Amino acid sequence: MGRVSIKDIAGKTGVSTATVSLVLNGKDKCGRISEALSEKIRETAKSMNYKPNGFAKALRSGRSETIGLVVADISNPFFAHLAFHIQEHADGYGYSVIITNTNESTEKMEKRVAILKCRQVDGFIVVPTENGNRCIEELHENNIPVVLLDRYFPEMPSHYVGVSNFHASLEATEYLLTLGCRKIALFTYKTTLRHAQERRDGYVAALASRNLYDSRLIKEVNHSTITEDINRSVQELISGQNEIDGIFFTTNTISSIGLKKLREMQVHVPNDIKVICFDKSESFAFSNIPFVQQPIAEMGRQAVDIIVEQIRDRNQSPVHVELKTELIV
Amino acid sequence: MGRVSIKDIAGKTGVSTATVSLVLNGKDKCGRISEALSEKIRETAKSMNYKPNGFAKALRSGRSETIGLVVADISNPFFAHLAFHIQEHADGYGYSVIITNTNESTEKMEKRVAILKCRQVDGFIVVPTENGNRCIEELHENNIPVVLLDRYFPEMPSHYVGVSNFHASLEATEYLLTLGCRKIALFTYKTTLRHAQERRDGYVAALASRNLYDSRLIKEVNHSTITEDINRSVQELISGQNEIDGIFFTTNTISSIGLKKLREMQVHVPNDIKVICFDKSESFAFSNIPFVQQPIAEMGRQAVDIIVEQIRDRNQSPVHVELKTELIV
DNA sequence: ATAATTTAATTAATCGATTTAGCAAAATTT
DNA sequence: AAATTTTGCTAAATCGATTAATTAAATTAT
Repeated sequence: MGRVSIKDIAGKTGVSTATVSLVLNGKDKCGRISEALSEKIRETAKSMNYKPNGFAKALRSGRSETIGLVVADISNPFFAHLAFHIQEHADGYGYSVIITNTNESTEKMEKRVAILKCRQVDGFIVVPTENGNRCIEELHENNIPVVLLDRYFPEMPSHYVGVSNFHASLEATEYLLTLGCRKIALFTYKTTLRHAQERRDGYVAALASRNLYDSRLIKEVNHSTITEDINRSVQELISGQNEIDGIFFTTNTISSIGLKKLREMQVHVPNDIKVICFDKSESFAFSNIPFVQQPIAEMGRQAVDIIVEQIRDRNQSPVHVELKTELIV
Repeated sequence: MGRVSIKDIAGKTGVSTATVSLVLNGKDKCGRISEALSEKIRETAKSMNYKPNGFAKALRSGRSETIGLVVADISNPFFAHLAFHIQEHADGYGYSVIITNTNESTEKMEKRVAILKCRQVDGFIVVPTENGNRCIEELHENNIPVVLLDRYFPEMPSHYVGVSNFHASLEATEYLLTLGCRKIALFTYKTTLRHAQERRDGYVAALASRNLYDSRLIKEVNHSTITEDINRSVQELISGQNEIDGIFFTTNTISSIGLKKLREMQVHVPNDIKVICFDKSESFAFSNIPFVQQPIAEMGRQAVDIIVEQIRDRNQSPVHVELKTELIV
């Protein structure tokens, strides 16, 4: 009734478990098992519907063939797609992926990473939270392979896959400028995470070079009060005397909320105001809003490639992959 | 350098591994270990930063404290949210969740389930594909706990959590009728999956009772050619002589594509045509389109509760949970 | 015919934790 | 004082698979 083990096969075939293991792992040639016996064992294994016990294997080998994926929010389409591609690609290497959420909470991230450590994942792909560096450092200290994804900590050497945020942001802002915008607001998270700062810097660079930079047009929102923050800031900007003519939303979540608020206020995009966003969002299926497209599939693929490489051979010097984005107008 | 094992603690404390295990599992009382020794062991364990090896535990106990979640597409927000809630709730029970995709392919579903079986997940939560019944039956035969989610196979008794599709659909269609619609089209998948049929049946029932049923207004789309199918059918319906005044899109994916096509054709919702959808979608953040809201968090919670219950005590008679939806207008 | 080599399979240790049965020593009862 | 019970701890088997070391048999070489 219970699972079929290698012992059952050995019993039925009248050989030792070692022989069965050798054959079933294709090591019968160097273990020199006769072809006839090999065939017989393979057949009984199949007929008994033998499935190797992953834990026994993992316990023995110390490798779980599992990658831990730690993301900020699996219900965010950007991360969901990323997770999808990571899983698909990991599959090709024979790796399973355990996905886990942090909700942008460092505390939760630490807890989840600890759990995955107990489960002996072979490596981590992590979209770190703000202040998550300590947690990542610990993984480094334990010599556990990690790849950071989407975000990174500049002061800490680490494998990383992301996009050229500064350039993407510069390009996006310049696009609004070419449309004739002169007073462009920026919506971004209030965070020390470098990727967010890069996006801000790109925006600043584009405006500053034309003497259009105005710090009052930068709106920082908190993750925990995101909707209220955005609604308030949009309200302020639109009804204030600032007369803005463009907005750059730097993430898909911010875009969704911001666009909804604009609509509620009867501000029409792009007639009344031009908008550009980082990441696509379903919320502008209708308005053909231009956006910065990240190569999600490629990001996932590279992250998996790097982590698998790491697992096979640790202690390689940190790889820093910065992929190009595309401006979709 | 390597992991700290129970043996290391035993060595350092000068006791046997049995004692350490007993203490660390809180069985020191019935194993009758002296309080002083217990304390000493707990301290060294902490100071050595001991983390139990999950595989050894799982191998010994036969339980992995892991639930396999098999969904059709993690990048679909409906499933992503479901996955999110399942994970959150499973966490409370100390279970990890391995999420895996099937892309609506039965073949892939079988492969993924097989992989998870090897990893000895304690139970499965599955959003099955069409023709996935054979795969589920096999799990039943192996006496592995399963809960079907969102979809089920009526001929096969099984634990299941879903919504009252027929009633939701009836209600949605009737809502369009109260808005004055008389020629309402239905967009649904061409599938034998019962939940889809229930949605169709609800629509049919609402119209048939008013003698408004017209089979030509039912548009079935294939999963693999969904965009073309929807675009073609929308085109046909709008430009044809059928003069439809309402559309019911029965899933969020179908809604997104259909609404986009309508917009491209310059058909305005709800002025030119009324629309109602199953599930919310970002794509109608702007148009306030009415929709059938499923209790996603509750679905996830119930699925976890049932599977955990099952793992603890198999062979309970199948629980069939049908949750209520809410019409959001 | 004997020694050396090759082939074919097995034994037993191991991974890390759990758990049952059982041994001594101490405490209690008779 | 002897018998019994309780207390405190350990030895060893076990989960399922892998693998180095070893043995036994068959083959080839001398």
